[in-house]
This record gives sequence, C-alpha cells and structure tokens, in this order.
Amino acid sequence: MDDFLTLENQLCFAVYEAGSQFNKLYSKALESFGITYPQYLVLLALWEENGQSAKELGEKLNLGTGTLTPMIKRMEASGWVKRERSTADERKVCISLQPKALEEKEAIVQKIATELKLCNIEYEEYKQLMKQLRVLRGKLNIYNKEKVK
Amino acid sequence: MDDFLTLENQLCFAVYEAGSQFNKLYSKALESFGITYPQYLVLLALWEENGQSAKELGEKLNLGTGTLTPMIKRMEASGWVKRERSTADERKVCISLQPKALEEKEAIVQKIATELKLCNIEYEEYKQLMKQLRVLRGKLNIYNKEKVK
DNA sequence: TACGATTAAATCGTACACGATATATATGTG
DNA sequence: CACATATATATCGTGTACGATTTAATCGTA
Repeated sequence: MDDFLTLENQLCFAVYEAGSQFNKLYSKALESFGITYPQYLVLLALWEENGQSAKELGEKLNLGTGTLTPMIKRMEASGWVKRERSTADERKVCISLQPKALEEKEAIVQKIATELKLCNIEYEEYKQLMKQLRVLRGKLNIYNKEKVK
Repeated sequence: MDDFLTLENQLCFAVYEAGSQFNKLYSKALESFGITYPQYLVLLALWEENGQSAKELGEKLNLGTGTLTPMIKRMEASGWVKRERSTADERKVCISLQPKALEEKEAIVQKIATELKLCNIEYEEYKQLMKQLRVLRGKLNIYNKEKVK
C-alpha cells in the first residue's frame, strides 16, 4: 500500500546514500594529501578559475559563508590557498591557490582517477546519470528559489 | 582539455548538489513539525518497522553510532521516539516510536507529498533515476567494502 | 568455568552545512 | 554631501557525519 513510503523507494534517500558513498570514497582517496572531500571541491573550482571571491565560490559550490569562511581558513592554515582583501572593494575577499595546490594537482587528479576506475562505472551510465541529475537539479532549484520568496 | 575536471562534469558534485537541494526542500517542509531531514529518515525507517536496535537502524541509514546516538537522543527529548535497553541482550538499545510519531505520520507524509508535487518530477524520470542510482550504489558499495579490508 | 575475542553503544574530536545575526564597506538618491 | 539601502564577509548556534577510542555485555573455546 504505502510502498512509496519505504526508504528503499525514496529518491531523496537514494541521492543521500550515493552522496555519502562518494564522500567516503573521496575522503579516503584524499586522506594522504591532507584534504577533505569538500576541500577538494574548492580546489576543483579554483583550478578551473584561480582567484575568486568568497561569494563567487559559494555560488558555484552552493555554500554559504557560514560554511565557506571557516573551511577556507582551514585550507589557508594548511597552505592550499590564500585570502586577500580586495583593494578595489574592501568588502570582498579574493581566494587564490598557493603553489602547493598547483604542484599537487596532478597527483591528486591521478589518485582520484585511479580510484574511480576501480568502481567500474561505465561511460554511458555516467553520462546518463549526469544528464538526469541536471534535470533534477533544475527542478529542485526552481522549487527552492520559489520558496525563498 | 581537462573538461572532465570541471565541477560541472563531476558526477560526485552532481550528486552532492542534488543531495543538498533535497536537504533544503525537506528541511523547510519539515520545519513546522520540529524535525530535521535526517530525523525524518529515521521516522521513515521506524514507520516501516517499529522497534529496531541502533545497529539495525544505522545499517539501514548508513549511519554510525557517532551520528545516530546523539540524533536519537534529540528525537527522544522532543518526544518522537523512546530508547530502551533490551533485557535479553543488555548491549542492545531498542528504538521505538512514541504516540506522537504515529499521530503526526499522516500530516507529515501529506506535507512532503504536496511539496514534492510542486517540483514536477515525472514518474518516468523518478523511476529511471532510482534505477540508475541503485546501480551506482551497488558499485560504490562494492568499492567501499573492498577498501575497508 | 575462565578468559580472550567479538559485538553494541557511547563518547570524543574534527569538519561540514545551514539559517540568523552582526559588521563593515560601497552605492544610490535627494 | 548625507543617509538609507544594498552588498560581502564574519560569527554564532544547532545539527549532522565520520573515524577512533572506550566501555560494557556476550560468546567461543580450551
């Protein structure tokens, strides 16, 4: 009757599970580099475009300042990034990569690629999932944006 | 060149994003009931089978005792569940629903159903995603289990 | 039956994640 | 120029999440 109520049939839970599994996989793979999974996402964003304000970074990663500020400070303390107040607009903080983040890039990327290969995710599967998750993201985004109003 | 390195093309990030969007949607929908999204998942598991040990619950939800114990205690404090040491095996704690959790079930389920409907997720889309996420879960599970050894 | 190994929870430390609030800088309009 | 408004961060409080360690109960086997 209310089969749709079981954990097993909840899309939100399927996503939640996959998320925590990726979290574990990446955390373990990144452990030896001394970065966490969310910190790796920050590096990805900065490798793509070095020197971004906290706001820009937060928008790309869907993270508020309450999450980002302390995280970036930890990454600064461990030598991955640096934070500088913009001189043009003193409200802004510009976050950029330290040499360490550029030097270690290849090794980190390689490590992740190696581990992911072990999961045997097919290219078609990957592509399909990405496509469907983008559609889902679009719909959830519209909903969440509406609700803020 | 390394387009596969962009955030936009990372499966892990797509899952991460969808997860946090669901989190926001459910959190807002559940706010008036005084429960969080993870707590709602606990209720789902207990509505499905009332009276489970912390270990069983943790296995279904992929949560360790470091997460579950304090969460269940909060849910006990707010009157949703109760915790009782098993008399047969004093190591076990049996977690079961308080009347409040049974009384509010319909209202909670209705509220969630209403909000989800507003997202316009098609049945086919839902089914497809569930199917693919189950495959992904299987693969990530195998990987993560291997790594523990 | 004694005792080492296993199992179930609890506890601890660290790191997200989010909403709400505070603070400081910049901007727009009279 | 003055001042209300808007913007960018920072801070705070609460609640997950996870690995590691601790504690207590049970089990297996000599």
